[in-house]
Amino acid sequence: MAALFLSKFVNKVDRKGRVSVPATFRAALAGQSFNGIIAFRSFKDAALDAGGIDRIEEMAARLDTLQQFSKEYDALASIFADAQQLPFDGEGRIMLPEELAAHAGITDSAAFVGLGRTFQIWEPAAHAQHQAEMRESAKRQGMTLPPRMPAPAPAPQAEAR
Amino acid sequence: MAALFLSKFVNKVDRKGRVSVPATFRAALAGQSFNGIIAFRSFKDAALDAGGIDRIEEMAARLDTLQQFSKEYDALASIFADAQQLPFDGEGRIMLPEELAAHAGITDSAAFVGLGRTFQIWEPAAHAQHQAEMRESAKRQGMTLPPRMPAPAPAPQAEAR
DNA sequence: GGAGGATATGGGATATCATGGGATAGAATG
DNA sequence: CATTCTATCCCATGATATCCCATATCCTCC
Repeated sequence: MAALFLSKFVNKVDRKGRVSVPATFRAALAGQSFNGIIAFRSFKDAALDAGGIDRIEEMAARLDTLQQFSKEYDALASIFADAQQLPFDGEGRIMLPEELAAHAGITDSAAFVGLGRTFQIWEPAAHAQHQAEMRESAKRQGMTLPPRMPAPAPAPQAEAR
Repeated sequence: MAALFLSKFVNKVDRKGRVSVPATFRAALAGQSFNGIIAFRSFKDAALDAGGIDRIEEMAARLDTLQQFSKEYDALASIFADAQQLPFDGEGRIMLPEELAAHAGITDSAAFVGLGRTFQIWEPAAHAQHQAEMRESAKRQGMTLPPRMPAPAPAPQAEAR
């Protein structure tokens, strides 16, 4: 069962570069084969995209279905190069690599933002602004979500005889 | 369980031609029948393709599924001719053969680039450029990732009789 | 409002990792 | 057989990641 990340938490980054991962996120990741998180520089946002090892394992499984040496294979494989495996210490903290902190503009605190199956890590002020922008955009464009299950098949037409 | 390689590390190559393989890559290769890496000259990039012995053995098994004497067979088989078995020393280093270093343009440092099931070894500046080109290409083509699961199939239309 | 438990924060000691050098054994060459 | 070259093995060091422990803060319950 895939992890589920909700809510937003802001935690301090200490002078050693350590930051606590929120307890509920750690609980959501319990039982995975790697005790920690996987984080990437977001392609779209000045933030980090993060999740559990299960997503990486699932991407590796997808690699196995592609022709090795194809363009598709290389494109998916390159994602692994950008992924960083950050183990939890005994207190549930991670060491935030300098290059990830720099990408997100994180200095002394970090916002952990649950996005359902994954989460993001932001500099808190940058996230507040992003959130305001997202809300504005949702108001303009509306919002949809695919249905939970397919609609039932239409009943067969009764024929006149 | 197949090895998994993530992230990118840049390590020094010393005057004896030794370079440390990153500790996480060595950990990923632990337990394999050969204590070291297999590396061969990439035929697409100015880099080395590398992995563990298990990966090479599994590629050999896939070779068996190809038509012998076909072009595909010959291309893959040639990889085995080019592959070099590089054992770890006591400190987790390999000796980088001059011809492999030359192919990748590696002189005094090497970038180990995790690609999931395998990894590549690059000259660091060449890799930075390659990465920029990959990013550019992904932007042009509007890179997406397939959804994690297929949308439910539409229910079949009941036929009038 | 206070107590207790859970979580986050902070500091120090230790182990690991990457780097560097030298000795030795084995291979190659004359 | 001797010499040279080089791969392998062994050891040391500095930086830093990891581990361990203590304390502060926050939240919940009585």
